[in-house]
Amino acid sequence: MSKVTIGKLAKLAGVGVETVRFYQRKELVREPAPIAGVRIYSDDDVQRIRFIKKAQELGFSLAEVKELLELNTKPRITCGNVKKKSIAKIEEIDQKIADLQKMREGLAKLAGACDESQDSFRQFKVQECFEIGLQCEC
Amino acid sequence: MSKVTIGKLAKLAGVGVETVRFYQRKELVREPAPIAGVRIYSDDDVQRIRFIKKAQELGFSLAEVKELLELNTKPRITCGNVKKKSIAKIEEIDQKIADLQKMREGLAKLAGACDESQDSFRQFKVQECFEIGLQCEC
DNA sequence: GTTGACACCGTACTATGGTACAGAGCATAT
DNA sequence: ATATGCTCTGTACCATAGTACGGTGTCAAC
Repeated sequence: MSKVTIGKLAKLAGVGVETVRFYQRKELVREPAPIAGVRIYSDDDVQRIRFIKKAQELGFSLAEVKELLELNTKPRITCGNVKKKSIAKIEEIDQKIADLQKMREGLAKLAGACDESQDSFRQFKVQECFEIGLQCEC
Repeated sequence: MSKVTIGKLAKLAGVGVETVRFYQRKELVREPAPIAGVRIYSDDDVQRIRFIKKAQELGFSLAEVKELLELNTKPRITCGNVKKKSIAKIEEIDQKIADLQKMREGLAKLAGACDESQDSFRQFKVQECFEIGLQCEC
Protein backbone atom coordinates (compact mmCIF):
# COMPACT_ATOMS: atom_id res chain seq x y z
CA MET A 1 0.00 0.00 0.00
CA SER A 2 2.17 2.83 -1.32
CA LYS A 3 1.84 6.26 0.27
CA VAL A 4 2.31 9.01 -2.30
CA THR A 5 1.79 12.73 -2.81
CA ILE A 6 -0.46 14.20 -5.45
CA GLY A 7 2.18 14.33 -8.20
CA LYS A 8 2.96 10.65 -7.96
CA LEU A 9 -0.72 9.80 -7.60
CA ALA A 10 -1.50 11.65 -10.81
CA LYS A 11 1.35 9.96 -12.65
CA LEU A 12 0.33 6.49 -11.45
CA ALA A 13 -3.26 7.09 -12.48
CA GLY A 14 -2.26 8.57 -15.84
CA VAL A 15 -3.75 12.03 -15.36
CA GLY A 16 -2.50 15.53 -14.52
CA VAL A 17 -2.26 16.96 -11.00
CA GLU A 18 -4.84 19.55 -11.97
CA THR A 19 -7.22 16.80 -13.01
CA VAL A 20 -6.94 15.16 -9.59
CA ARG A 21 -7.73 18.47 -7.91
CA PHE A 22 -10.62 18.95 -10.31
CA TYR A 23 -12.02 15.53 -9.33
CA GLN A 24 -11.63 16.50 -5.69
CA ARG A 25 -13.61 19.68 -6.20
CA LYS A 26 -16.29 17.50 -7.84
CA GLU A 27 -16.09 15.12 -4.88
CA LEU A 28 -15.15 12.15 -7.01
CA VAL A 29 -11.85 11.68 -5.22
CA ARG A 30 -11.29 12.15 -1.48
CA GLU A 31 -9.06 14.88 -0.13
CA PRO A 32 -7.06 13.39 2.76
CA ALA A 33 -6.30 15.60 5.74
CA PRO A 34 -2.92 17.27 5.11
CA ILE A 35 -0.02 16.05 7.27
CA ALA A 36 2.44 18.91 7.73
CA GLY A 37 0.69 20.69 4.88
CA VAL A 38 0.86 17.80 2.42
CA ARG A 39 -1.83 15.28 1.51
CA ILE A 40 -0.87 11.61 1.26
CA TYR A 41 -2.64 9.20 -1.06
CA SER A 42 -2.82 5.41 -1.35
CA ASP A 43 -3.28 2.73 -4.03
CA ASP A 44 -7.01 2.94 -3.57
CA ASP A 45 -6.93 6.50 -4.82
CA VAL A 46 -4.95 5.47 -7.88
CA GLN A 47 -7.47 2.73 -8.62
CA ARG A 48 -10.35 5.10 -8.14
CA ILE A 49 -9.01 7.61 -10.64
CA ARG A 50 -8.30 4.86 -13.15
CA PHE A 51 -11.85 3.70 -12.72
CA ILE A 52 -13.13 7.20 -13.40
CA LYS A 53 -11.13 7.41 -16.63
CA LYS A 54 -12.25 3.96 -17.78
CA ALA A 55 -15.88 4.67 -17.09
CA GLN A 56 -15.61 7.94 -18.98
CA GLU A 57 -14.19 6.21 -22.03
CA LEU A 58 -17.20 3.95 -21.89
CA GLY A 59 -19.53 6.89 -22.24
CA PHE A 60 -20.39 7.70 -18.63
CA SER A 61 -20.35 11.36 -17.58
CA LEU A 62 -18.61 12.37 -14.36
CA ALA A 63 -22.02 12.70 -12.74
CA GLU A 64 -22.81 9.12 -13.68
CA VAL A 65 -19.39 7.92 -12.55
CA LYS A 66 -20.03 9.60 -9.23
CA GLU A 67 -23.29 7.71 -8.90
CA LEU A 68 -21.51 4.47 -9.66
CA LEU A 69 -18.86 5.17 -7.06
CA GLU A 70 -21.41 6.20 -4.48
CA LEU A 71 -23.15 2.86 -4.78
CA ASN A 72 -20.25 1.68 -2.74
CA THR A 73 -19.22 4.59 -0.57
CA LYS A 74 -22.36 6.34 0.57
CA PRO A 75 -22.78 5.38 4.22
CA ARG A 76 -26.54 5.94 4.52
CA ILE A 77 -27.54 3.93 1.49
CA THR A 78 -29.58 0.78 2.13
CA CYS A 79 -29.02 -2.72 0.86
CA GLY A 80 -32.16 -2.78 -1.27
CA ASN A 81 -31.30 0.58 -2.73
CA VAL A 82 -27.84 -0.58 -3.72
CA LYS A 83 -29.31 -3.65 -5.33
CA LYS A 84 -31.87 -1.69 -7.30
CA LYS A 85 -29.34 0.80 -8.55
CA SER A 86 -26.78 -1.86 -9.39
CA ILE A 87 -29.29 -3.70 -11.50
CA ALA A 88 -30.28 -0.51 -13.32
CA LYS A 89 -26.63 0.15 -14.10
CA ILE A 90 -26.18 -3.43 -15.30
CA GLU A 91 -29.05 -2.94 -17.73
CA GLU A 92 -27.46 0.25 -19.02
CA ILE A 93 -24.20 -1.59 -19.51
CA ASP A 94 -25.90 -4.46 -21.33
CA GLN A 95 -27.45 -1.96 -23.72
CA LYS A 96 -24.06 -0.41 -24.40
CA ILE A 97 -22.54 -3.82 -25.05
CA ALA A 98 -25.34 -4.70 -27.46
CA ASP A 99 -24.90 -1.43 -29.34
CA LEU A 100 -21.16 -1.90 -29.53
CA GLN A 101 -21.69 -5.39 -30.91
CA LYS A 102 -23.99 -4.04 -33.62
CA MET A 103 -21.37 -1.49 -34.52
CA ARG A 104 -18.68 -4.11 -34.54
CA GLU A 105 -20.73 -6.27 -36.89
CA GLY A 106 -21.16 -3.42 -39.34
CA LEU A 107 -17.47 -2.63 -39.35
CA ALA A 108 -16.62 -6.31 -39.82
CA LYS A 109 -18.89 -6.43 -42.87
CA LEU A 110 -17.28 -3.29 -44.23
CA ALA A 111 -13.81 -4.77 -43.76
CA GLY A 112 -15.03 -8.00 -45.34
CA ALA A 113 -16.36 -6.24 -48.44
CA CYS A 114 -12.86 -4.85 -48.96
CA ASP A 115 -11.59 -8.39 -49.52
CA GLU A 116 -14.01 -9.10 -52.33
CA SER A 117 -13.93 -7.84 -55.93
CA GLN A 118 -13.85 -4.14 -56.74
CA ASP A 119 -17.33 -4.73 -58.03
CA SER A 120 -18.76 -6.10 -54.81
CA PHE A 121 -16.91 -3.39 -52.94
CA ARG A 122 -18.57 -0.76 -55.10
CA GLN A 123 -21.98 -2.30 -54.68
CA PHE A 124 -21.65 -2.27 -50.92
CA LYS A 125 -24.62 -0.41 -49.48
CA VAL A 126 -25.64 1.27 -46.28
CA GLN A 127 -28.41 -1.05 -45.29
CA GLU A 128 -26.21 -4.11 -45.33
CA CYS A 129 -23.48 -2.27 -43.52
CA PHE A 130 -25.13 -0.64 -40.53
CA GLU A 131 -28.79 -0.61 -39.75
CA ILE A 132 -27.92 2.30 -37.49
CA GLY A 133 -26.79 4.62 -40.21
CA LEU A 134 -23.42 4.52 -41.92
CA GLN A 135 -23.58 5.37 -45.59
CA CYS A 136 -21.38 3.66 -48.10
CA GLU A 137 -20.41 4.69 -51.58
CA CYS A 138 -17.12 2.86 -51.82
CA MET B 1 -38.19 7.37 -48.26
CA SER B 2 -39.83 10.27 -46.43
CA LYS B 3 -38.88 13.80 -47.43
CA VAL B 4 -38.87 16.10 -44.44
CA THR B 5 -37.74 19.55 -43.34
CA ILE B 6 -35.27 20.13 -40.55
CA GLY B 7 -37.85 20.26 -37.74
CA LYS B 8 -39.26 16.85 -38.59
CA LEU B 9 -35.78 15.46 -39.18
CA ALA B 10 -34.71 16.57 -35.71
CA LYS B 11 -37.84 15.11 -34.13
CA LEU B 12 -37.41 11.77 -35.92
CA ALA B 13 -33.78 11.59 -34.86
CA GLY B 14 -34.54 12.64 -31.31
CA VAL B 15 -32.47 15.82 -31.24
CA GLY B 16 -33.09 19.57 -31.45
CA VAL B 17 -33.05 21.58 -34.67
CA GLU B 18 -30.04 23.49 -33.36
CA THR B 19 -28.20 20.25 -32.84
CA VAL B 20 -28.72 19.26 -36.47
CA ARG B 21 -27.36 22.63 -37.60
CA PHE B 22 -24.44 22.20 -35.23
CA TYR B 23 -23.65 18.81 -36.79
CA GLN B 24 -23.85 20.42 -40.21
CA ARG B 25 -21.33 23.07 -39.23
CA LYS B 26 -19.09 20.22 -38.02
CA GLU B 27 -19.68 18.44 -41.34
CA LEU B 28 -21.14 15.38 -39.69
CA VAL B 29 -24.46 15.79 -41.48
CA ARG B 30 -24.93 16.96 -45.06
CA GLU B 31 -26.63 20.23 -45.89
CA PRO B 32 -28.85 19.60 -48.93
CA ALA B 33 -29.22 22.40 -51.48
CA PRO B 34 -32.27 24.48 -50.51
CA ILE B 35 -35.36 24.18 -52.74
CA ALA B 36 -37.30 27.44 -52.59
CA GLY B 37 -35.24 28.41 -49.56
CA VAL B 38 -35.91 25.18 -47.64
CA ARG B 39 -33.70 22.11 -47.25
CA ILE B 40 -35.27 18.67 -47.60
CA TYR B 41 -33.94 15.64 -45.76
CA SER B 42 -34.43 11.89 -46.12
CA ASP B 43 -34.47 8.77 -43.93
CA ASP B 44 -30.74 8.42 -44.45
CA ASP B 45 -30.19 11.67 -42.61
CA VAL B 46 -32.35 10.50 -39.71
CA GLN B 47 -30.34 7.28 -39.51
CA ARG B 48 -27.09 9.16 -39.64
CA ILE B 49 -28.00 11.42 -36.73
CA ARG B 50 -29.20 8.45 -34.71
CA PHE B 51 -25.89 6.77 -35.39
CA ILE B 52 -24.03 9.85 -34.19
CA LYS B 53 -25.98 9.87 -30.92
CA LYS B 54 -25.49 6.14 -30.38
CA ALA B 55 -21.76 6.33 -31.02
CA GLN B 56 -21.49 9.24 -28.62
CA GLU B 57 -23.24 7.31 -25.87
CA LEU B 58 -20.67 4.60 -26.42
CA GLY B 59 -17.84 7.00 -25.65
CA PHE B 60 -16.83 8.22 -29.10
CA SER B 61 -16.21 11.94 -29.52
CA LEU B 62 -17.74 13.76 -32.48
CA ALA B 63 -14.31 13.75 -34.13
CA GLU B 64 -14.17 9.97 -33.79
CA VAL B 65 -17.72 9.60 -35.03
CA LYS B 66 -16.79 11.68 -38.05
CA GLU B 67 -13.90 9.32 -38.75
CA LEU B 68 -16.23 6.34 -38.48
CA LEU B 69 -18.70 7.92 -40.87
CA GLU B 70 -15.99 8.90 -43.31
CA LEU B 71 -14.87 5.30 -43.60
CA ASN B 72 -17.92 5.00 -45.74
CA THR B 73 -18.40 8.34 -47.39
CA LYS B 74 -14.99 9.70 -48.29
CA PRO B 75 -14.71 9.29 -52.07
CA ARG B 76 -10.91 9.20 -52.32
CA ILE B 77 -10.31 6.57 -49.68
CA THR B 78 -8.86 3.26 -50.89
CA CYS B 79 -10.08 -0.23 -50.18
CA GLY B 80 -6.98 -1.19 -48.16
CA ASN B 81 -7.23 1.97 -46.16
CA VAL B 82 -10.85 1.32 -45.30
CA LYS B 83 -9.98 -2.20 -44.24
CA LYS B 84 -7.11 -1.08 -42.04
CA LYS B 85 -9.16 1.59 -40.32
CA SER B 86 -12.17 -0.66 -39.88
CA ILE B 87 -10.03 -3.24 -38.16
CA ALA B 88 -8.50 -0.63 -35.87
CA LYS B 89 -11.98 0.55 -34.90
CA ILE B 90 -13.07 -3.04 -34.29
CA GLU B 91 -10.19 -3.49 -31.86
CA GLU B 92 -11.18 -0.31 -30.03
CA ILE B 93 -14.73 -1.60 -29.79
CA ASP B 94 -13.57 -4.98 -28.48
CA GLN B 95 -11.64 -3.21 -25.74
CA LYS B 96 -14.70 -1.21 -24.76
CA ILE B 97 -16.81 -4.36 -24.66
CA ALA B 98 -14.24 -6.10 -22.45
CA ASP B 99 -14.13 -3.13 -20.05
CA LEU B 100 -17.90 -2.97 -19.88
CA GLN B 101 -18.02 -6.67 -19.11
CA LYS B 102 -15.57 -6.21 -16.24
CA MET B 103 -17.70 -3.41 -14.90
CA ARG B 104 -20.84 -5.49 -15.28
CA GLU B 105 -19.26 -8.32 -13.33
CA GLY B 106 -18.36 -6.02 -10.45
CA LEU B 107 -21.87 -4.61 -10.27
CA ALA B 108 -23.36 -8.11 -10.41
CA LYS B 109 -21.21 -9.11 -7.43
CA LEU B 110 -22.29 -6.01 -5.57
CA ALA B 111 -25.96 -6.74 -6.27
CA GLY B 112 -25.36 -10.37 -5.24
CA ALA B 113 -23.86 -9.39 -1.91
CA CYS B 114 -27.07 -7.52 -1.13
CA ASP B 115 -28.97 -10.81 -1.20
CA GLU B 116 -26.80 -12.42 1.43
CA SER B 117 -26.79 -11.75 5.17
CA GLN B 118 -26.27 -8.27 6.59
CA ASP B 119 -23.00 -9.66 7.77
CA SER B 120 -21.69 -10.72 4.38
CA PHE B 121 -22.99 -7.45 3.00
CA ARG B 122 -21.00 -5.57 5.58
CA GLN B 123 -17.90 -7.57 4.89
CA PHE B 124 -18.09 -6.89 1.22
CA LYS B 125 -14.82 -5.35 0.09
CA VAL B 126 -13.40 -3.39 -2.81
CA GLN B 127 -11.14 -6.06 -4.16
CA GLU B 128 -13.94 -8.56 -4.61
CA CYS B 129 -16.18 -5.93 -6.10
CA PHE B 130 -14.17 -4.16 -8.78
CA GLU B 131 -10.59 -4.71 -9.58
CA ILE B 132 -10.82 -1.42 -11.40
CA GLY B 133 -11.51 0.68 -8.37
CA LEU B 134 -14.86 0.89 -6.65
CA GLN B 135 -14.63 1.08 -2.90
CA CYS B 136 -17.15 -0.61 -0.72
CA GLU B 137 -18.01 -0.03 2.89
CA CYS B 138 -21.55 -1.33 2.83
C1' DG C 1 21.85 29.85 2.15
C1' DT C 2 20.01 29.64 -2.19
C1' DT C 3 18.18 26.86 -5.99
C1' DG C 4 14.94 23.28 -7.54
C1' DA C 5 11.19 20.39 -7.12
C1' DC C 6 7.40 19.67 -5.31
C1' DA C 7 3.18 20.89 -2.48
C1' DC C 8 -0.69 24.26 -1.57
C1' DC C 9 -4.65 27.61 -2.89
C1' DG C 10 -7.29 30.30 -5.95
C1' DT C 11 -8.63 32.13 -10.26
C1' DA C 12 -8.82 32.20 -15.16
C1' DC C 13 -8.69 30.28 -19.53
C1' DT C 14 -9.75 26.45 -23.04
C1' DA C 15 -12.18 22.85 -25.90
C1' DT C 16 -16.15 20.15 -26.84
C1' DG C 17 -20.87 19.74 -27.56
C1' DG C 18 -24.51 21.81 -27.66
C1' DT C 19 -28.63 25.54 -26.77
C1' DA C 20 -30.81 29.95 -27.27
C1' DC C 21 -31.88 33.95 -29.32
C1' DA C 22 -32.58 37.87 -32.90
C1' DG C 23 -34.13 39.24 -37.15
C1' DA C 24 -35.95 38.11 -41.59
C1' DG C 25 -38.74 35.43 -44.98
C1' DC C 26 -42.36 32.31 -46.72
C1' DA C 27 -46.94 29.63 -46.35
C1' DT C 28 -51.21 28.36 -44.99
C1' DA C 29 -55.17 28.63 -41.91
C1' DT C 30 -58.61 31.94 -39.99
C1' DA D 1 -54.60 40.41 -44.60
C1' DT D 2 -52.71 38.95 -40.68
C1' DA D 3 -51.41 35.72 -37.25
C1' DT D 4 -49.07 31.25 -36.45
C1' DG D 5 -45.66 28.23 -37.50
C1' DC D 6 -42.22 26.96 -39.67
C1' DT D 7 -37.79 27.99 -42.38
C1' DC D 8 -33.31 30.65 -42.93
C1' DT D 9 -28.63 33.00 -41.24
C1' DG D 10 -25.87 34.56 -37.71
C1' DT D 11 -24.18 35.40 -33.17
C1' DA D 12 -24.10 34.67 -28.34
C1' DC D 13 -24.48 32.02 -24.47
C1' DC D 14 -24.16 27.59 -21.65
C1' DA D 15 -22.45 23.13 -19.17
C1' DT D 16 -18.99 19.71 -18.82
C1' DA D 17 -14.38 18.45 -18.29
C1' DG D 18 -10.44 19.77 -17.89
C1' DT D 19 -5.76 22.85 -18.22
C1' DA D 20 -2.85 26.67 -17.03
C1' DC D 21 -1.02 30.00 -14.05
C1' DG D 22 0.25 33.17 -10.34
C1' DG D 23 1.71 33.52 -5.79
C1' DT D 24 3.01 31.15 -1.54
C1' DG D 25 5.32 27.61 1.41
C1' DT D 26 8.45 23.74 2.59
C1' DC D 27 11.95 20.61 2.28
C1' DA D 28 16.34 18.63 0.43
C1' DA D 29 20.45 18.88 -2.20
C1' DC D 30 24.34 21.42 -3.56
